[in-house]
Amino acid sequence: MQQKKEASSSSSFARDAFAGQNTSDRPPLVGKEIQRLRQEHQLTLDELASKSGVSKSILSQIERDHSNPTLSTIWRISQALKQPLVDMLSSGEEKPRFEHLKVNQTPVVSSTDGKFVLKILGTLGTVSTLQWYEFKAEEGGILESESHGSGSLENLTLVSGKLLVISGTESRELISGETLRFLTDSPHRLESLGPEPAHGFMVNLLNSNESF
Amino acid sequence: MQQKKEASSSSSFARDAFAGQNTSDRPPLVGKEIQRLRQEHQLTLDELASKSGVSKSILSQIERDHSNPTLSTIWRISQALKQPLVDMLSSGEEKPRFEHLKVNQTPVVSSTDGKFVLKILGTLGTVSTLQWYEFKAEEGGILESESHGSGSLENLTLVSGKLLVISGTESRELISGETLRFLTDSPHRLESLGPEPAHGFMVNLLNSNESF
DNA sequence: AAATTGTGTTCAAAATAATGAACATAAGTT
DNA sequence: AACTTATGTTCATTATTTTGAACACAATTT
Repeated sequence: MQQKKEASSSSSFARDAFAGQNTSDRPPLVGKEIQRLRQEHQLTLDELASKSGVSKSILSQIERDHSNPTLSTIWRISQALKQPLVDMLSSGEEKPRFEHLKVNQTPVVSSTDGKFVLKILGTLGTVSTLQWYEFKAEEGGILESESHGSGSLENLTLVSGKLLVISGTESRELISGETLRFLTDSPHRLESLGPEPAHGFMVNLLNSNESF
Repeated sequence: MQQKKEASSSSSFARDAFAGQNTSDRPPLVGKEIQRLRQEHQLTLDELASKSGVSKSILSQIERDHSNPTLSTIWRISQALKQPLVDMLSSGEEKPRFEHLKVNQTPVVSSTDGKFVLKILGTLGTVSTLQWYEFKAEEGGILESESHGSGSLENLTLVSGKLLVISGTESRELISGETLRFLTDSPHRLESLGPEPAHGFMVNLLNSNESF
């Protein structure tokens, strides 16, 4: 999908660039916010330009939402204004109270034989310091994992079924209702022992420097 | 006329584009994170391209941090991956540090009428920055909670049953398999709508600066 | 093995973001 | 008023992103 070239590029961005998107959902318009911050700091375009290394002309356009800035440009501006980049981008966005993930929107990972199914429910910290899952596994279903790195911890609660957990050289058998937490700084493996399907939850902490 | 093609200046972006900036602080490199999310969703570059409207070739380059994406590009990608734009960008920034992990004794809390049962599966952080639970509630079971403080997020996944969630003045109805993330900076309430018992899993982040 | 399919990477061309200089406008000075 | 000064906008040009097609490679199928 291609945007039509405008005779003059003057005002193409703000109105047309995202035509075809939901009007309610558009990329954040940072212009207002940047202008507000600049004025709050009592800076002129020239001053902000030299502080940030971004040219005055593009600053002017960005403030009026006539340009679609590059990541590095926004970042340099945010640095000059001592504003966390993230705050700058979220300022325009109204933040919803709820985020509702329908069934089919939950990312799912399954073992090759399809017997072990892992639903990724959420993550915290984009470096993946925390993730949580729901899993279901028929008898014989196996989930093999590599090491999650030193200091990683897995917290597993079994709701129903029977599960064999092997981490490093040790192993444990879990029955319904039990919780196990173990280090995952080495390859590990979960196996549903059946006969009824194993079902449970898992919270993984990556690189936490924690111990039991 | 472009004399500097990507082939000849193969690594121009990653090294040179931000030369002159603090070496310790550079714009977030979103490549790794985007790739992680794409693979988590089990999408190929082609699929993500058509979902997001961003060409496959630029996706490939962005994932390898060979391009400096435009705000609208990052935004379209974040939409397709159902990932809050802000989270995607904060990957380079400082990650939350967790401190002490307390012994887990799986205490159980129930509502006065005993219809809503909450099992505390784990807690992390001295100030209780993270807690996770399993809950079961018969029809009519209600859990009322005070505000958990500003910036608090509740992540609730319903395994079975029907659940009404009210936070502040808004409410949502969840059916089995769905996940809801919501702010808990004001009093909120969960109610099992039945007829079958509600069963699910909850992860609470206190004072996280995450937003949607 | 050959052909096909699936996936990611590179290429030339097109679109557009970024730059520096010129321009416009307003406010203050002489 | 005429002259500066300060600030933001527009212009022509350059630098980069983005695109679609072609390519390379691996895995699967015939």
